Amino acid sequence: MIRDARVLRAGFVPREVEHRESEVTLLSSVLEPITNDEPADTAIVTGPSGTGKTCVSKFVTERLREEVLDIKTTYVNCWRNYTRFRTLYQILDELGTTVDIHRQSTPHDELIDRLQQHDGPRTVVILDEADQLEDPSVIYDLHSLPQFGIICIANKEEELFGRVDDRLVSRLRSSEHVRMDKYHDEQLYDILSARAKWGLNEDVITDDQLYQIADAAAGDARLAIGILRTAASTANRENCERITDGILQNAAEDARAQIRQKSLDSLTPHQRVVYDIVRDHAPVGPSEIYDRYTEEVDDPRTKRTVRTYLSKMEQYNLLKAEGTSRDREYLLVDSATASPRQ
DNA sequence: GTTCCACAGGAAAATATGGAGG
DNA sequence: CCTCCATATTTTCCTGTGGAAC
Repeated sequence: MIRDARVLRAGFVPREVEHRESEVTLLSSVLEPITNDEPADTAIVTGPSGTGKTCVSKFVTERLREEVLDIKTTYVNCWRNYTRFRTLYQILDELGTTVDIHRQSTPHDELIDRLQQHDGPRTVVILDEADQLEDPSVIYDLHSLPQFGIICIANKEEELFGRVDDRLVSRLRSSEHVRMDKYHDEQLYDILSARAKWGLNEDVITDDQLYQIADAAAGDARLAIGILRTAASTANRENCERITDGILQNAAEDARAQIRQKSLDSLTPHQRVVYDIVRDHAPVGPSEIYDRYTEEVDDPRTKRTVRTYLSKMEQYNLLKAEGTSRDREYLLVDSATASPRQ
């Protein structure tokens, strides 16, 4: 059934990247100077989730390493390492020079000094989810160190530029910018098809089913591969030789349910009360929601705040609103047809 | 038509929260 | 442990919209 599970895992970097040739070429050319021991420009990679930003970045740096031996790559997930300290620490750690650095006793500039003195092989630093950095000036600090090439990955350009000071913006604006768009269904099909070919035995899944996954994933390759992985492991567990339409249906729903659960977990207690009211009484109008809400909690927020809650949950695709004015009603999004938010 | 009222959602002020540094 | 600062959340105030009653 499953030939190679690694191929289906999130974060796997394939031997060939599908439909991102021009992006790969552009990113390679930006980093090219580093192969001649010259300072490379900073590259900015932006695009919605599941468009291959991380994948292309890792692919390009790995290929660089195959061509030129003495190049290192460090990958930092800025969402997990969101402070300046943790980001720099992570880089030093991967370079293997973190001895005797402690949170309390080590001044922050010490970390930059150490990076500055780093005279090992040229290094490409991938800053994934760079828009999550609480202090984006760390990009500026790294930018000024000639021995490091930087790839900044972010969802939206504005969110990255919005918070950094002007001198950095002007320097980043001149750097090369790689934009990635959502995949089309045919492109997703090609990606899935390649993964299925390497990861699964023959005839486990039909082309038609791959198209169904592509359709359900709405341009998000990570979600698409997640659905394929879930379907394959379910079929494996149930000793099926092929992935049935039923298994596929469930896998797609599981993937959506996981996204839904993640959204639900991010709600505050007050927001959760509002959600439960809509779930239990839908379809329901705004004033009834607010009346029930004030009954339910001891220190209710104002109507305006509840309206913000409702529109936030609408954005998260947990609820939908019908009608525009006095006839407005809120109800749950039908989970069978819900598409992940973007 | 006109008026009324519930409603949506923007802007800005006020307030709560969390984290760094003393 | 406390203070101060930055950020996020909430409230206040507001404008515009459209259905319903008159």
